[in-house]
Amino acid sequence: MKKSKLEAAETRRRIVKTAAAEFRRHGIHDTGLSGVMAAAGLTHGGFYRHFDSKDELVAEACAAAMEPAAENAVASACYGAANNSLEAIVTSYLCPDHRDNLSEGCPIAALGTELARSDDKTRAVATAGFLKFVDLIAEQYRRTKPKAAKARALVAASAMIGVLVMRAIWAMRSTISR
Amino acid sequence: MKKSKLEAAETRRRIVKTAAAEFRRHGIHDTGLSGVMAAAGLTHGGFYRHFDSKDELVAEACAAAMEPAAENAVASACYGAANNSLEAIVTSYLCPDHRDNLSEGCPIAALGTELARSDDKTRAVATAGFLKFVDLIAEQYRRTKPKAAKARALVAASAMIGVLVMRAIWAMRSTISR
DNA sequence: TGTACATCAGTGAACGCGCGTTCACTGATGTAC
DNA sequence: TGTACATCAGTGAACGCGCGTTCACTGATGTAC
Repeated sequence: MKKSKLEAAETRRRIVKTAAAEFRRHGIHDTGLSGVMAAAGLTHGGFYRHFDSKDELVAEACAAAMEPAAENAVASACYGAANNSLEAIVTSYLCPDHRDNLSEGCPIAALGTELARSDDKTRAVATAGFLKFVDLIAEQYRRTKPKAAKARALVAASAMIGVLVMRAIWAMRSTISR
Repeated sequence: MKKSKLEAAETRRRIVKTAAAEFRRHGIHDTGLSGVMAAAGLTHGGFYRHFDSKDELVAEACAAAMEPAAENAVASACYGAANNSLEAIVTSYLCPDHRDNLSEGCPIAALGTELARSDDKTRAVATAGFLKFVDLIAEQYRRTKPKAAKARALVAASAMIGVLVMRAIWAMRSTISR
């Protein structure tokens, strides 16, 4: 039952999207390819018509997950008033929804140390996404010199990720001040 | 070849210590019990004379790894001059040695998202260690009200962990300013 | 103190299981004439 | 435009492998008399 090229491309996209969610929800290791394929409405056998290996899927899923996360941050910055756009980004990133729904959120917060042990491609994708996020934050420090702004943004981005990782380890009810 | 109670206790301690290092080096999932036992100079069969399950070992290894990490932070605080003990903690935590040698460092930075998917016991141990670390940092804000100090310390601790996780994803050469 | 026996730390083979991956097969798609 | 055939997306069974866990066994330890 061969499918048309269009359908096949759509299937591939669906697998990546499904994987991106499953990986973030259950972790890379605890997510089997059979599970991903089933969640995408397919049987596991067809996987290798689209990908060379699980690692390849991991890298693509990571990239796919990074995009909406970045877009969300940009949207928050735009939505926030001119002089508190940084606050808007932080509020959005640390909102309870993000904590409770990691499968749709930042892949670095959801997969951090697992990504650290993934292959070069995946780590490069994750790092690129992170640096994009850092740049976006750096832009919000309008009254700071670029170099200092970037340094601060690096710390701010890392802090946000760190908070989310800790929250995932134990949902803490403490209020995080800025 | 039964061993004396003293020897058995020593063996158990050795397994936990070995596991703590192996888990941090390769991740929990990628570290098999056979590997841990072999690294501890034993065969895998004897594992269940000491532990009920791998999960139990994970929790104990996490606890065992947390202690020296906390001690190290206290030592740094004491070593630093009275008014920059916080800086001493941060410098020590973020030093290149820690980044390059995660197997001897902070288990939360080394295992973060894997701990988040571990069982209740392990997550409780990790959270307790983290909160101890937060308290230690809060004590350094000597001119700040306790509540605000704790809030700041939470962010500071999370930030340090976040930085280390990101460094692990890709060893970044950028200088992190404080 | 010496002897007989139960205990149990450690060994190494074996278990079932789920994983990533492969493969023969099906049949609609797309192409060549 | 119609026909014949190669392609290849998707199926479902099967592969080998390493994992966590179990088990029969060994023999030194520790205890009861």
